Amino acid sequence: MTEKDDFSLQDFLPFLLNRAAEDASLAFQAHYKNRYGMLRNEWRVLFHLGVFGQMTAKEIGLRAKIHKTKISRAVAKLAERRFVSRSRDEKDRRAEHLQLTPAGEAAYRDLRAEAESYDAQLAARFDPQEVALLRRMLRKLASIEEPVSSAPERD
Amino acid sequence: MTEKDDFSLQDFLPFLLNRAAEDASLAFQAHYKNRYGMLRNEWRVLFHLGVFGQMTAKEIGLRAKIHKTKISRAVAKLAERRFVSRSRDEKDRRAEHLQLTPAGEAAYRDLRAEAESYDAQLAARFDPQEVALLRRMLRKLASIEEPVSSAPERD
DNA sequence: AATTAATAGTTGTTTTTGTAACTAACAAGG
DNA sequence: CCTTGTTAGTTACAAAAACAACTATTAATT
Repeated sequence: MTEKDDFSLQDFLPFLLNRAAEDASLAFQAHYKNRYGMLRNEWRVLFHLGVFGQMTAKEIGLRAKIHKTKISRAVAKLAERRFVSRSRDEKDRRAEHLQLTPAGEAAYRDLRAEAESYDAQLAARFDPQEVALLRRMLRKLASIEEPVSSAPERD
Repeated sequence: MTEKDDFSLQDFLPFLLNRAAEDASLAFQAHYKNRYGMLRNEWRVLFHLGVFGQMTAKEIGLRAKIHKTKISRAVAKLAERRFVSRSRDEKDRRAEHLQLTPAGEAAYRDLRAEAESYDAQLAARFDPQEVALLRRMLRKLASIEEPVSSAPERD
């Protein structure tokens, strides 16, 4: 029993990250699921379109690291519910430009507000500079580049 | 476009946590999957039994916050592969005591070593005190109580 | 004791996911 | 052009997860 008790399951970063992610997502997940019948990937796609405006499935995939299959299905659902409209690119007729409909925008705004307040709630459990460090570390672990301080570049 | 661009998807803690968790788990996940054909829940059950010794499905569920259904199926697989043995509690014949077999112990030791080195690899990307803070914050987010400094209490 | 409730664990059924194969459109080399 | 290769996106099938209903056993209530 006294082999190597200094490293337990609960120190293991992937385990901790998964557990924390599950717990932290629970309430918000319930919100977009109950309110809009959305799955995680649908919410993510919606959010990307809300933040970045019109873009293709490919671009969303690159930004969010979501596989094209998932995006395809998420977009299909969102389009079915009239949250997203699609239009073929006339230069390259393989590509499809995706864009939120007014209903999609409304859902985005609602979910975004919810996300912000939920995020604030989580953050409030720690010191501000601790939270800043946490975000920075998580970004690094997720290979997300640091946001350039002010201007968010358009694409 | 200039509504509220100060809060992006990539600042949202649940999103960041999920992304970081996915990325951080990837390599390790591949390891136990390829090497032992294990799923995430199977690995978690194995690890709990390895760390805490004999326990019931119920107890694992409480510690790991895994639903009994998942544990039941994970245990079934592990038992099938002779990593876990089961024995009825004679006082309460509903309960089943689970325990690693020698093969299970061997797998546990291998995976644990792998976990430790993988954890170290992740941790090496940051300052030690940053990592300590990260673990503390993740534990708090996951509602895992801090380990009491020295003696890990037996059950 | 007999009835009802609660608990440990399992099983069945429906959703979701993951992987890979597919279609359609474009691009490049000969 | 015409074969070969790439890319955007979809679809089909198999694996896995979620949720609810179920069995067996124990506990509680009358």
